[in-house]
Amino acid sequence: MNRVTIRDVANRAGVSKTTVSHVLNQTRVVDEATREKVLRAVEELGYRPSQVARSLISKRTKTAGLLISDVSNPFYPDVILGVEEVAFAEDYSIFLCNTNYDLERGLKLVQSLVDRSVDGILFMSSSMSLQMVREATENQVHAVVLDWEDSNLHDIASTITINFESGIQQAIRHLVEAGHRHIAHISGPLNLWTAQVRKNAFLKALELNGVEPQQAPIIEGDLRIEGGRKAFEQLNRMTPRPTAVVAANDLMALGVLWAARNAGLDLPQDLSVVGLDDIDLASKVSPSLSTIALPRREIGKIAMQMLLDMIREGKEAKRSRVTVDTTFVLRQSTQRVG
Amino acid sequence: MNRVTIRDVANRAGVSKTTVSHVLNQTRVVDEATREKVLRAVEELGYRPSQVARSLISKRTKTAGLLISDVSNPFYPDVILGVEEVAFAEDYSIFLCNTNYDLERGLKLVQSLVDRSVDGILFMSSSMSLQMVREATENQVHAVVLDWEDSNLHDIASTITINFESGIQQAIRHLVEAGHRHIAHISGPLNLWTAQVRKNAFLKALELNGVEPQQAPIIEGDLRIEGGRKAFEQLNRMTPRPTAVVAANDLMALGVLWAARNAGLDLPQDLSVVGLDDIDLASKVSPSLSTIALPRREIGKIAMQMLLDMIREGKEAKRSRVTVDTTFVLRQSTQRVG
DNA sequence: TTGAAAGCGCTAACAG
DNA sequence: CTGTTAGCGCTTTCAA
Repeated sequence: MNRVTIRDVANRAGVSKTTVSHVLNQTRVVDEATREKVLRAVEELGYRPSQVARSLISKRTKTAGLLISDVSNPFYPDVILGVEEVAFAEDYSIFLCNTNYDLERGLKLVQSLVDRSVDGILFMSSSMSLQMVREATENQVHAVVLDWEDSNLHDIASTITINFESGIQQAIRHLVEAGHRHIAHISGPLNLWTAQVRKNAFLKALELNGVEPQQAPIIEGDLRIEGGRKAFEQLNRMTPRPTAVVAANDLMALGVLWAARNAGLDLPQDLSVVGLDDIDLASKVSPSLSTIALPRREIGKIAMQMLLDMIREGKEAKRSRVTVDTTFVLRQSTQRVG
Repeated sequence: MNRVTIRDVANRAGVSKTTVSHVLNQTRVVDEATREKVLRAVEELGYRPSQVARSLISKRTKTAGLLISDVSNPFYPDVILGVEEVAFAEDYSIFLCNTNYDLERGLKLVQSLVDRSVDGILFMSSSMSLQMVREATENQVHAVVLDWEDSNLHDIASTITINFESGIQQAIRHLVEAGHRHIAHISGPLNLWTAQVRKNAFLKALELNGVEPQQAPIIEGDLRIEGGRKAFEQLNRMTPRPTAVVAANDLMALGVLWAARNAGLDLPQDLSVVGLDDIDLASKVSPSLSTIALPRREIGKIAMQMLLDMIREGKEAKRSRVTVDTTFVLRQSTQRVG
């Protein structure tokens, strides 16, 4: 009733462990007759090679860690599916880890991944530190980092940069062409790198479209629906009230949408709302949400692919950089001003 | 630049590997002076014991698989967080696997988990087969199964049963007391066990509350928003149109809600809607969604705890059964008839 | 075309 | 209180 080992197979087939190993890995020519004996024994005993034993020798575990902020953030599921799609095809398994936006917890998670000798880690949490990445790379664990920068990062990790400027500029241009001049931004927590990036892209886009950035209200939100609601309260007290708002993610945009409707506003006439992420829900609510889309599933696939590339190249793998663009998606929550 | 092993530490500290091992695992008394020498060497070299090597001996990997249908189904994220919460506390790492509702893929995923010698697997995909569970348990991998039954299951796995009857009966009683007599059900795909269970609980609840179950319209949906929309189309063509509908999950309930509003119905006056799951969104939309809540995070915690218990007990672990109740949550999407 | 033996990094008898 | 030795289950020289 104990685990069937390569030894059992060898005995049953009347050959050496070496031969069994070679048959299974097709790593040298074996007489057809013995080959079949071995395969039969494998079949009869239901033998499954131990990946653990294999890993001890090969220094590869065919596992990777995926570090995210929080699965319940709807940004992540599609990314995860993308990662899994390519991982599955290469027989890689994925350890999912939620940092809960906690740097210290993130570091612990990375350490436990390193201890388990994962072949690589995908850093996709928005709470990041260079220390976390170092913890991995200094222990021969490859790293791919999404949407975070540090001057010392590129020496040790591959990176995926999200070009928020493209989509945000399209959105702002659209709004400005529709007559909007009072455009507000609801940002994420400004201690997060990605929140800063989005805010700056917003301000730059205003400038490029001839709107004074200094005038633009910036409200800090929590990236959740509730944050959008609260932000609307503030917007609603402003005089004049902005005619359009670009939120740092879709959840907050929906919060604004719903709070505005509850406050008796007529949408989108009284307020144009733009989200960011293009979560599933964005197209399903009514009015449907205009938003800045990022190719989440694609990001997951690219990230895992980059990681596999690094793993294949081994120790001296070169770090690569990829940028993915964002795109404005016009739906019903935006309209010509007035 | 190679991996630091226990050997390096032993050399540096001028002791044997055994002593290093014992110091690190606190598995026998060691002279304070040598202990410190060892710890200093560990520190200086940045030594991290290889879990892989450990696992080869201990037959434990401190890893578990979590098999779900699809992360983008909002039922799962909270469950995952629950699982991770207790896993993290015990230094377990979780392999996340999406079956995509595909039995064959599910089986492959289980096999790869078994090959990686996970200590256990949490079966939470709604597409299940006994074969999948057997694949695990026959290879000494413990199994906990959520919301699925099979006559041969209890001999090999622990189970968590969701008592849908409690919550659904509360919901139906509420509707009936509010005067509803034409109550429809939008089920999930009826090839799924859990869809059958919910449907049967619905019919039984009608009966218990004096409503003829044969009359009740049952529409099969896809568990997604779109399925709710389509179901509403059908409901809307019925004469008389049902005054209330209980959906098998919140997404479809929201689909009904939004489709009904788009069709010009006044909600909840013209149609009462009840969901199931109590996803985050349910309380955030307006009208907010009355729903049948299940303690998702708790389910995740319980499941992982059950698994850990089995792992601790080892080979002859007894299988346990747990049932969790559901509860009706009254919000704004239901109202007295007429 | 095949096997014996060494060893991956660690733990655990068994001795001293 | 500490070290020697024999493995865990596999791969891989090296030799036949």
